[in-house]
Amino acid sequence: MHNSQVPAETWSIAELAAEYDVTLRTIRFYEDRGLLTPERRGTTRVYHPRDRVRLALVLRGKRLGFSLDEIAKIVDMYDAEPGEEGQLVYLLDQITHRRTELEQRRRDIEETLQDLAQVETRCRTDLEALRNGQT
Amino acid sequence: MHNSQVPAETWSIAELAAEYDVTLRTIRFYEDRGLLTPERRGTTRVYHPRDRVRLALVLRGKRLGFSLDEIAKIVDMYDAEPGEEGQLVYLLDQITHRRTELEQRRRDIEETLQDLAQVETRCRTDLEALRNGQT
DNA sequence: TTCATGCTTGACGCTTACGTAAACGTAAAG
DNA sequence: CTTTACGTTTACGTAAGCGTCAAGCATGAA
Repeated sequence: MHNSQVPAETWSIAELAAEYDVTLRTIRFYEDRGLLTPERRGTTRVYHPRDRVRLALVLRGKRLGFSLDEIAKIVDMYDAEPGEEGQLVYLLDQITHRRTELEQRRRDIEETLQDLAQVETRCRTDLEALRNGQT
Repeated sequence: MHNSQVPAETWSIAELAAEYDVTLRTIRFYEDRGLLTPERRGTTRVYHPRDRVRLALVLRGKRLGFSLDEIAKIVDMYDAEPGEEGQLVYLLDQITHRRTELEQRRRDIEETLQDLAQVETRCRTDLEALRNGQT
């Protein structure tokens, strides 16, 4: 049955912090908020691949402007147990909701990028005029 | 010379608040932060099209997770005066910077949408299994 | 005149998301 | 054995982004 000889890598809090460029405080704070649940070896935190993935998801969520509470809900969807029908229906509902939000944000981004392109064009025009106008 | 007979519409603070579904407090706060600069008729605020546009931009920026400080910089780029060369170059720099950020966010969104699609698939599979398994 | 509406300016309160010590434990290195 | 590195908890501080009174002015209708 080839019982997976993957080393099951782990990380210290400092390693994770360095990798994702956040402070220890931040990582501990996320644990406080239930976003991470590292193993304890004595009192020391040991992070498994699962935590690492979740941290990455949290940070991505942050870049998207979600609050930690919202992120918690989203991230928890990722490894939700099969569960009962009600749960699944609720999950599908959540997914629809989040998707709607994300698509709105995507539209916002497209619009902003177009606006920026306009400003840039104007900018370059002005710059041209300036450089032609005065020797 | 057809000197534009556009009514040059204006709005009260309550009208703007209703239109964009924010509170008066929020609008005044944005003014405090220099994002809006309504005319004063007596002590009362009168909002012109420019303010209305800027409010929309601010809210869009918020949806994208920018801080009000960042939003201020972005929005101010939109109606920057031609100015001197240094200014223009700085502006172009800013544009590049913001564009990079936005593109990162767009990637984040794409990834998240794909993740959600996976979760949804799994969800529907589980739901199917459940409905087949027990009568 | 009185009342309701809508506006104004403070000013304190609250939540989020951490920053920043303080004070302590542990384990390897010099 | 002491230093150094790395970890821990507890707890107060803070900046952003408003919410929420309180108290007051102006104006038109009843």
